[in-house]
Amino acid sequence: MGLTPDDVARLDDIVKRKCPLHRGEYLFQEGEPFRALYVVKSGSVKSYARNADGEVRVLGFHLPGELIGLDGIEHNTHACSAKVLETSAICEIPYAHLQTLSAAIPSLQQQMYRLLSKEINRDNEMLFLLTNKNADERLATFLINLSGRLRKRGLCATDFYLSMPRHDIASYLNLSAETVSRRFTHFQKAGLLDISGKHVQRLDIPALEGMLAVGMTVTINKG
Amino acid sequence: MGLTPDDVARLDDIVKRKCPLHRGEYLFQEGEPFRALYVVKSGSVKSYARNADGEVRVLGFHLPGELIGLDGIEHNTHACSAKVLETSAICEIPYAHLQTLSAAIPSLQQQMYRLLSKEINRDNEMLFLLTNKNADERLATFLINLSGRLRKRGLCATDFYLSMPRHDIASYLNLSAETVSRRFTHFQKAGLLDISGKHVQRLDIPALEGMLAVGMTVTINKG
DNA sequence: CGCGGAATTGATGTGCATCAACTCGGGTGG
DNA sequence: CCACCCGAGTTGATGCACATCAATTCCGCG
Repeated sequence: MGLTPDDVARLDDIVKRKCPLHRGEYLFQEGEPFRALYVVKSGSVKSYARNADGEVRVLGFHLPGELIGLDGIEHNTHACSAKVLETSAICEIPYAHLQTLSAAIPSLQQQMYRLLSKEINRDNEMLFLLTNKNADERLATFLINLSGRLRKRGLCATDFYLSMPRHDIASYLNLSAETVSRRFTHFQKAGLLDISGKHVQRLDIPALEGMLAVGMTVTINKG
Repeated sequence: MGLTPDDVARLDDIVKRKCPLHRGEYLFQEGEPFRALYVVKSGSVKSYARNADGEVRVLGFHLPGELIGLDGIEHNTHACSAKVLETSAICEIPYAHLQTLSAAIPSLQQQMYRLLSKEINRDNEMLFLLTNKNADERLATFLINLSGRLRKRGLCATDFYLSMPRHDIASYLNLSAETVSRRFTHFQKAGLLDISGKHVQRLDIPALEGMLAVGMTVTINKG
């Protein structure tokens, strides 16, 4: 990414390894002062926010290699909570140090801008998924996306463990837990996967992608 | 924001004023190489993206003082299009210059991080609005938000002109144009505003805010 | 082995999309 | 200056995808 080995070493110096966190423990909670960004080294994390009524919205699931906490920069306060879903190893990157370092290393600054922009684009895609796709398409997209991220990390893309409960998947996809359950069994009957509790096996990615294929709906729509 | 007068002058040096753009003209289009960010000086702009099927989603409306184009940083390509809704004055900030300058001026870098983070938080709020609120609440939120942004710029918060067609409001709020129309007339009958075409008058902000008041629904929901 | 939350499965309800018809308004040309 | 025209907006009727409510059943854990 344009960082020299020396740059990497300097970045590495400011990163703190936290001792392993267990299911239910927090990286941070909504409203706490923002001090650091976090990177998942192993395990998985969910982030979520709640509105004035106390309703919870799962905003994302974070796998190894992914960065958490960028939303805290705006107000120096965490805008969401991050809770580990299973025993996880986490690294902490103190934000003050990162700021200093990124001012000194142009390519690190550039990388930070890119990561922030990526988060914006991810959010826009999510918005699109939740507002323009039906339950089957949302669930299929979720599975394909998860599968792809696991593969990138060298893990099996077709057989994996869902560390989050149905309720969280439902919240993330803006569906009811019942609908998620129903669509999973529907996928199973259609031979798209074998699911048993939290275990997914024999995920048929091409078939799932086929579900998302450009509908024959030729919508002409001028901007 | 921590910028010295000298810093401001240096930032000002890199900003280019574009000659006024007219309704329907583009600041940039999806897929074009990313070269600059844009600030609205007067008028209004909409940004939108379209998916593989060609469906259009309005992502935002931009009023004077607001920054456009941050989504282009990730891939050096604009991820959405920006089109002016009425004759508008726009400033262009070449990104390469901004990068150099922000590396040299720590408070500018900090400001950039904040702006990017703000965009992430705005997206998350939007996600929440579109997935957890009904048509009336979405429209009320839209009006309150618009009103507040106009007030900030010294304009009238209760009487204003909607530069975007119903169809765009509908797309932005993930409703059909018919529903937007129906809810507007509903608001009118309820005495929340007078609307005639694109003209909004006598907007009753406290009443609209009342609609959004924490529902008596005491939802206890553990994260 | 038995408890309690998670997950599944079924029955019913509803908010908004969609389809369809009509009206309004403002821009243009005669 | 007015008549026409066409897209934008409104209004009404119908349908449906998913939420919600309500039972079970499953499964992890003490």
